[in-house]
Amino acid sequence: MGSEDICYTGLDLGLGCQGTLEIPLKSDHQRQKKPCLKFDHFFPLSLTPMATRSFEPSLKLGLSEETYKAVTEIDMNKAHEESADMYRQASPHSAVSSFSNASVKRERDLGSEEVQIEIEIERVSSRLSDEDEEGNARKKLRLTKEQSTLLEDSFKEHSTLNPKQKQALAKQLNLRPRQVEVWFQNRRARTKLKQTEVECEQLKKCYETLTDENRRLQKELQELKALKLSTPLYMQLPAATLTMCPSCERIGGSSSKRPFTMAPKPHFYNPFTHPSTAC
DNA sequence: GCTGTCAATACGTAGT
DNA sequence: ACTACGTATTGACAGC
Repeated sequence: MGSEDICYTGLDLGLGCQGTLEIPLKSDHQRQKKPCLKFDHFFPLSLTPMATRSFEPSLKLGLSEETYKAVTEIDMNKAHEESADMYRQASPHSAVSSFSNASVKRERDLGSEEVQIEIEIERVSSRLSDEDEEGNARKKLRLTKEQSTLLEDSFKEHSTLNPKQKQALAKQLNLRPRQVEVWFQNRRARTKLKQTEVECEQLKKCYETLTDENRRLQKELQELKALKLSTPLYMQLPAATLTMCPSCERIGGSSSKRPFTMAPKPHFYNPFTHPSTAC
């Protein structure tokens, strides 16, 4: 949807944008969050009750994917080793490579290096055991910083993936192809949402500007009408014929035979093609 | 693939 | 310092 399509508003004296441009940008449930659980521990898998809705049918799907099987078999064995590797590879500024930067800060606060390694190990382990052998206790994983970075880089290159690319990326990231696919879906959706928010803001500004301008023009019209009524005809020419349209800054011709002409001919105003005046 | 939604997780902050 | 609460982010899913 191009902005020109959205914001075509003929600016004339009849302009009356009565609608509101307000759109719901966040779903309701997000505003009505119930109090979340405390997570002062990092082992919620063992403490959190099984998720209710989302995980029922999907778990078997996840388990049926051969990639995941392979990864699980291999990685359950090397989980500890791998997480230790990740930790070793990390730079001093990203000592804990998973979760967000904020959680890195949080973990720094938590204390010793040993504790942080434990946390990382536990994370990798719990990530790999997100689905148990019955496939019914999956905890939401958090991608590591490296995984997120790679996904982001990949998204910059192409926002959709063909099956080959998906497989390759999944392998590279040590994730299931389905996870990569879902990540891209979410990423596209959220990029679009952000763009919509930006456009919405522009439209709101545009609407406000046009409303102001309309108000001004209405006022000017009233003044001119009043002037016309109260002034003898012979006094109306030629001075009163010179007036400027504020939207286009064209002068209604003083040579025109019609007094109070705002512009030589009607013209339409598109705020996206004339952003400097209205928006 | 897109959209709407749920739910886990993380963080900030006010109150104690 | 600890806790409770509100809110933002994000992985995952269902339905289309």
